[in-house]
Amino acid sequence: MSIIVIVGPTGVGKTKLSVELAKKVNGEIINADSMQVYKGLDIGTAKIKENEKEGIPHHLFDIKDVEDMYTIFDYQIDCRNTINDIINRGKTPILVGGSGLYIRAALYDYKLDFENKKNDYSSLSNQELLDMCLKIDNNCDIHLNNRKRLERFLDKSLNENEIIKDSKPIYDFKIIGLTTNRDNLYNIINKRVDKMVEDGLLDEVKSFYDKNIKSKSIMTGIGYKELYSYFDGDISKEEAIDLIKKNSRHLAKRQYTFFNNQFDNIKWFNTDYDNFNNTINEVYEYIKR
RNA sequence: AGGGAAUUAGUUAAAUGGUAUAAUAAUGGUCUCCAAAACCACUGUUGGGAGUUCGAUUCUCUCAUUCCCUG
Repeated sequence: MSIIVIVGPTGVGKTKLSVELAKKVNGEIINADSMQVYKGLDIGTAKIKENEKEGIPHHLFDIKDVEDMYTIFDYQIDCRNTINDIINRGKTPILVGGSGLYIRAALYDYKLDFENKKNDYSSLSNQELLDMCLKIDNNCDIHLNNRKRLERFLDKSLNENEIIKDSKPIYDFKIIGLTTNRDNLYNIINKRVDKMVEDGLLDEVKSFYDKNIKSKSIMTGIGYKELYSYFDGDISKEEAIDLIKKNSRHLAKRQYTFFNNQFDNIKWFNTDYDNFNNTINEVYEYIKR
């Protein structure tokens, strides 16, 4: 059986589906979430709990400390190694997560560099950077304000890498999108944040805050950066919680955009929350074919 | 019940007798290593009715709703 990929917005129920599916297809689960690779980011990332794994092997969870840097480059290597290993053992890899670019980098022929010469662009304006980009590639369509992308583009060209727009998959895979209507999803997200707070999200974040950890993962992770602002005294607890909800909703929206536009072969399934078995069976029927 | 105030976008606010403005939310999009990131685009509003006026969101009346005070 080919690789199974489960995508969908945050909160929709991918984790649950993945375990049930793994049981049916003799599968092993590979994390495809940029935040769940970190140890200790448990409640805020809605990471699967030990007792929910039901004996299914789970890979690429908790492989890094929060202080560590982990990028799509690392993920591409780790994920491909894991996929190959699982296949060699005659089992089915199931990629599950909401980080679309990570999934694409692993499954398509993205060429990433080990070492990128980092230039210092701080003395240059955005316009100057854009001009340089246009000199390299007249069709460069990066927006003037998107400084990060402009710098990235220049770094890449310094490494004399061809800039590839058309990517081809290097694996056989079936990609399943789990979805529900927008109102319902937002409802779920809002409630889930409240639940995280009940379950001790503040303690989880406080333990990092008290150690004065301000790594990339903490400062970009939704649920973490907002509570840091609260502990700093910049905003109230309620404001922080509302922000977490809002940022989660924004994330969900961007995830849809990415999936819809970067994967052309997703089979979408509407989640049946009243009877989740229906959803499981529907998906199973689809991947059996 | 009497008196007063208020009513502008989903929300919070601004303004003017002459094209109704922001913030935020919502929505759509870009995407080859900060991606839970970064960036872009964009819809929508003067409570209902009547009057004055060339023209009313603004002034007047009325109805509705909300809030405050008195009882």
